[in-house]
Amino acid sequence: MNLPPLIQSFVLHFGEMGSRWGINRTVGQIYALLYVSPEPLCADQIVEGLGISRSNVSMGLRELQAWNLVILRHIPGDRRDFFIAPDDIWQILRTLAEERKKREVDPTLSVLRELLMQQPGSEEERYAQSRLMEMNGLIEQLTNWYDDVKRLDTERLATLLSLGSKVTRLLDAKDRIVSLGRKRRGDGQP
Amino acid sequence: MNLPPLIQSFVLHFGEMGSRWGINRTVGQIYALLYVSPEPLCADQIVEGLGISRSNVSMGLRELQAWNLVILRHIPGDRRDFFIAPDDIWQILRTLAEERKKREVDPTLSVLRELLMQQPGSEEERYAQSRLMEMNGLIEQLTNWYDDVKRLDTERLATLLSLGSKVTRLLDAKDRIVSLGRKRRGDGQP
DNA sequence: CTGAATTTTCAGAAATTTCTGAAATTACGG
DNA sequence: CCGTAATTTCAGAAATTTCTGAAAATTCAG
Repeated sequence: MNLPPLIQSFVLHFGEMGSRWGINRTVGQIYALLYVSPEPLCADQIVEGLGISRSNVSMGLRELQAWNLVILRHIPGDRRDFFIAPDDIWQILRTLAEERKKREVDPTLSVLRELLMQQPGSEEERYAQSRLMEMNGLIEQLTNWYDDVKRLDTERLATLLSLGSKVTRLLDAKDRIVSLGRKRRGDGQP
Repeated sequence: MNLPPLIQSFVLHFGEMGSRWGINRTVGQIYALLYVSPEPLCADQIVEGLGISRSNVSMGLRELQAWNLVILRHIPGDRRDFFIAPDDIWQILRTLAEERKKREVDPTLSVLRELLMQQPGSEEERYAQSRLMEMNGLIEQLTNWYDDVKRLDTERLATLLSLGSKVTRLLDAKDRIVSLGRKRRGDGQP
């Protein structure tokens, strides 16, 4: 590996984390390298930088393209393929969320729905289905929230993040006002 | 494997997904089995159900305990260890979020902070640091949001989820009112 | 077209992870 | 304490994943 020390540390870390993130070491390293690179890199520059085989780089780039984390970029007058990691960090976040949902959540949601359609054949299965229903319900709440929130433009998304739990304070205030109104009118419980 | 068909399908699916979720097949299967089981199970019942070795079950249960996804439960008059998957689905969500953050995010955050402390030794490193700063900033925004939201009780959390992007509509409304006020007073831009 | 540059494919090697069975350790009723 | 039931450990087997080098395929300038 032939990189400036700071960049090398970052690349090695991404490589080590790769397996926890559902990608492999090489793929993590290639992404890290492209992420901190100011200009597009071609495969041979990646081979050079990381000290891995050309074919491995080819496969890694293909996987990163499948994840939409890296895009092909041509340089005029050069036959080689160059690659960049898109630089808008919020867009990267969206891409990661989308791809991880696709790989880690959607298949389970579809299995849960399928299993919930079946007629239970025993008391055990009936109980299991009730548990699957709880899981399905939660995942649906989460994915509905996600589908809604992902449509926000970045500014609003950032606002929503910085707001955090404060949102519910507004709601609490509203609830108090509503319940106060009821109390005065004398309907419903305290 | 010796399980009712519906439960077997669920267990096999969790096993297959395991690798995408950062656990292995057996661990996924053990969890799935406990999740749909109405009473605690002991190791031998899991061996029986899944058709894997006793030692593998032992290691799988240990990993699930490390994840706080499974807890040890004793049955009076029985020397064996029994296990359950806690049944509150919202608590499971919290546990998963916490453990995944610990494994998948915190180490990177700590590496980023460390690398950002270093004095860049070249223009390349200077640029790389600027990119690491962007990444660090985003992760901090996300983890701050998470640290805030995770303290909410379940009811409020569910409310916040069902609200989704509507939150920002309230804010937009507020902004419009504020800017209207400014307009009337004649300070600031439209 | 031709042929050199470039990329991709893929069989098998290398590395890593998972799993097992046997042995060691621990826990506990009597 | 003793003896047995239960659990854990761990070396190495099995399975899986990752990586490489050689060959095939593709691309494109001339």
